[in-house]
Amino acid sequence: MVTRTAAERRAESKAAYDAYLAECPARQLLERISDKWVSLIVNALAEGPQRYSDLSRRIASVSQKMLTQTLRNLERDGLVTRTVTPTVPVRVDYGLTPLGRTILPLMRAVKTWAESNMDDVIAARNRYDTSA
Amino acid sequence: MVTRTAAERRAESKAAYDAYLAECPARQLLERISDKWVSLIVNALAEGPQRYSDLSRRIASVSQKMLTQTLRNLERDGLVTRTVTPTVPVRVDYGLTPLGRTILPLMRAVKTWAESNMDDVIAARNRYDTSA
DNA sequence: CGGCATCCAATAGGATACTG
DNA sequence: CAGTATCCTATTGGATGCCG
Repeated sequence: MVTRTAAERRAESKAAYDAYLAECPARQLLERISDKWVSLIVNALAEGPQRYSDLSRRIASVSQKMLTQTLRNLERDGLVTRTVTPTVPVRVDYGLTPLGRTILPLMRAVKTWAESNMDDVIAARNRYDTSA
Repeated sequence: MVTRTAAERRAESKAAYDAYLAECPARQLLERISDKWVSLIVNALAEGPQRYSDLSRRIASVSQKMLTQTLRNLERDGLVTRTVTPTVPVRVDYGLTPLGRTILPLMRAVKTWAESNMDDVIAARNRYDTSA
């Protein structure tokens, strides 16, 4: 590991990944986090660790498959922790990792944006649909 | 239109939409903006209005279908303007609306997050895959 | 140039049944 | 409770051809 200045590291990281490029890993990561289930799950976990069943109830109509699948991906990507308590029946808690907490403000902003600009979007759709 | 105080309107809007609810329109809007093409297009348009062909070149490997489809949706939702100049051949420019500019910081943050945390995510994946 | 229409392959994702 | 496994349908999205 060569020592570099902050500026050097910044320049390097700037050049390293570019989501505009199709083959860039960042493109796949962008795709992964640009997902409604990711947004809802991370937002839900903002209030602290929660059990699988809590998340399931909180996020209306999420199927067991999508909830598990999304949580597994988030865990693998280092955004979410999974803690199993081997009681009977088993208890599983999910929480945000430090890395996961860095994306929380973004996910929160996106969800909030959708909720607070819904009226404007509806108005725009009405204009578009009636004019067309 | 009844006159309300800012606090009343805020409280009302707060209660009006909730993306956690499956039937809520905000859930569909969240789904719509949680899309890699939306993110990339809005980011690209941050630098000012651009032609269709510019966007196509900038966003590597986006198909004509997805680019047009996403732009149409964004236009309908009031985030993007579409300006046709009837020359031969025709010239079409896309730009962000004021509403579109309100979502730009979020889309920019998401894309930047993906690019700047790629290394951490890769490391997390390696840990997950080798331990499992 | 900037599309639209169509067809088709791939993927996402819901429903159901079963388990430690 | 918190999953896994399987099946099957619906949606996504690429490829192609045509057009003003």
